[in-house]
Amino acid sequence: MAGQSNPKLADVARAAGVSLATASRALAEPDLVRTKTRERVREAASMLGYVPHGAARALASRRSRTIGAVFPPVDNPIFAAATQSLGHALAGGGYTLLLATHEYDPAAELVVTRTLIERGVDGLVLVGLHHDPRMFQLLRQAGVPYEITWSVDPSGFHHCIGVAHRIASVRATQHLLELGHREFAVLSGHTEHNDRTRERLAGVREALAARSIELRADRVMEAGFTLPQARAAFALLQARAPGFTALVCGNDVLAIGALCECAARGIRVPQSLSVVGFDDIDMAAGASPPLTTVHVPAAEVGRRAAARMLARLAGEAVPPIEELPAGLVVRESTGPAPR
Amino acid sequence: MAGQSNPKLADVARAAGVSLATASRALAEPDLVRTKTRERVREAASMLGYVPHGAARALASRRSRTIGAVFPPVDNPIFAAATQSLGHALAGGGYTLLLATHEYDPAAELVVTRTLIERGVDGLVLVGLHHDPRMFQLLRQAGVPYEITWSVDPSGFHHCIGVAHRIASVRATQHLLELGHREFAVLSGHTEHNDRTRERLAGVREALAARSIELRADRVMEAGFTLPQARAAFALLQARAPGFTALVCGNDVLAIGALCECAARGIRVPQSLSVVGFDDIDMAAGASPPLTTVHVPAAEVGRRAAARMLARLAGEAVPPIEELPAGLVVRESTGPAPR
DNA sequence: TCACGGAATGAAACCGCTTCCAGAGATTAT
DNA sequence: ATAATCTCTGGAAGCGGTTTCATTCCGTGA
Repeated sequence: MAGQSNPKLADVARAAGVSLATASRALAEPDLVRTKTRERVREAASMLGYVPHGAARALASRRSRTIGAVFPPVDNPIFAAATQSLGHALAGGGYTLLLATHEYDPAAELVVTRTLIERGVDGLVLVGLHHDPRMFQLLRQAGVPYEITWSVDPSGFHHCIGVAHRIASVRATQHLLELGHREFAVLSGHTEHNDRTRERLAGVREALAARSIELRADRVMEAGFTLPQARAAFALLQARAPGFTALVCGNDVLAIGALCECAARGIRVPQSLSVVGFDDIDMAAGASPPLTTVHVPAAEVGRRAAARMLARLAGEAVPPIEELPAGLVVRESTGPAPR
Repeated sequence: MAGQSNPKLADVARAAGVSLATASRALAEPDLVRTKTRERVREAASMLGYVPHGAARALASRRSRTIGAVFPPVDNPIFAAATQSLGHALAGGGYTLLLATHEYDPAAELVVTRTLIERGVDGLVLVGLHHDPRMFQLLRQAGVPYEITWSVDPSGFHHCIGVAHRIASVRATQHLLELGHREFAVLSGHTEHNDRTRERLAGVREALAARSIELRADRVMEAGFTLPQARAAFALLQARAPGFTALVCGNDVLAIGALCECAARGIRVPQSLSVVGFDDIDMAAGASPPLTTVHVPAAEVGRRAAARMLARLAGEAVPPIEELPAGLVVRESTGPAPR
């Protein structure tokens, strides 16, 4: 619609009185060109309002300066924080973030990942270890480097930056045990396609088993990561198997949902029920009562993932696995077991 | 690293025994090719594990099937929700989201926008009406269609999808007036580069002015959109100009921060102080007490922005401005003025 | 002053795909 | 059976850069 097309590098070269090759070098690799020439080219470029053509550049140079991220819904605060820091850090390194999300569905994940690869991403940031097997086949075939976030693969087969979910979960459960609790319930995220959720649940079981405490099957409830779903699931738990004094939640959204439902039902926290969350999202400290939870450095995960990817793309050696600390933050939603 | 390079379309064409042109058409415009030929090409493609080369395709076709979004930090729940729905809806239309963020800094915004344009986005989604003037110049020169979200430009000069911040803010303030409040304070977001914030503040002033009520300068406080900053700002407000019975907040994060600080200081809400927020983020309903706020359909804004952009790219006519309803949701953080 | 070597530059070959244009085949009308 | 009309297909020209390779410059040391 807008008159003549945009100026191309050839136009800049002509205006500067140099060849196409020199113009390209002046802009991309300034050291290869004499100072005076470089200046002339730059001036011509800004004069003409030249904007490099990314696709052409990507085609010729075989790199797009673009990193793909395949995330679960980014409206989950924990992923929102990571997305934010990831994108920011990437931008600092001259890369742009191509974002794709899926609703915890491996098939959908495969599709969007494929799309990202078609778009020519130079690297990929994934979440967790649970993926369709064809994902890894695709990644290998495409030769795209990737970083797995949140989880850490002990085998060291994948590059990972994450936390030890199970250990942190054990720790949180122990905290409750130390407070004298014996009747536990778990409000877990869906475990089917989510290794973090599984590990967290396994951590609870592990800590309880160490004290020979049983976790009744009807005291474990799975729910989606939204407040309404969490509230409904907690209500069901109460209806189905009341009597627990400690509730371990798969993440803070679930925990806050439970807290809301407690407030609505007049269940006093922590006097009648202790609740622990996982993630330490912003709202956890402001919840009522302030939530005891496991702090997961989400923004830091995003930043580190970006840094690791940039380093790898720059040819630097990066340790395959990096584990960030995830410590328990005791606030006011946990207290001694009643009676 | 991985052996020979990936198969290209020419390989597929050869394997299928057709020309490059036919192979291209078979994959991109199936109708132009005889059924049998199409099948052969498709088979050859999947046989070879062919993955189209996005940059080459973009270069040749002059479209990248990529949409850029320039957002404030997406860890703000309201933008997280919009980012999520935007990306999801775009993916449904075969487009991928290139995400860039800035810290409410017009200069930074200009830079990332330029980068996005270089990457060849087919369209751009922006937030709000306040931008560096060079932004629009850049957009026009590049000929990239864009949608402005959240705000609506009454002049109809830009394509917009948003809500009427000022009117909603007036409504929220009237609610407080109807409850008998006369002593107001405002906890606003930074107004310098943010038209939504300004409009919301203006709405409060407008509603008060209509009743000849003054909003004291020392009762207006600006803060960043994080819980800690909100708490600190509220504390300052209390120290500097106590005595207000109604607090209007620029958004829910600020409001929840204020609520937290109230809880910490033993200020009873709504008995001693009424608080209203803006946005109706997930946590608003679960806050303590549940927050009275203005519901802004963030996810819907993202979805509609995607739909509008896709329609425009498909050549369909789209009304330049679209305003979504933003109604007041009365919960429990507001009550009659004390005494 | 002249040969020599590194630095700067230019010509041209791609990168992988889309699309215009024309020709070949198939189909229908006469 | 033949001409006229479509439908498919193939050849080839780009799209806008990067990069290899050869060439031209220029400053030096003898």
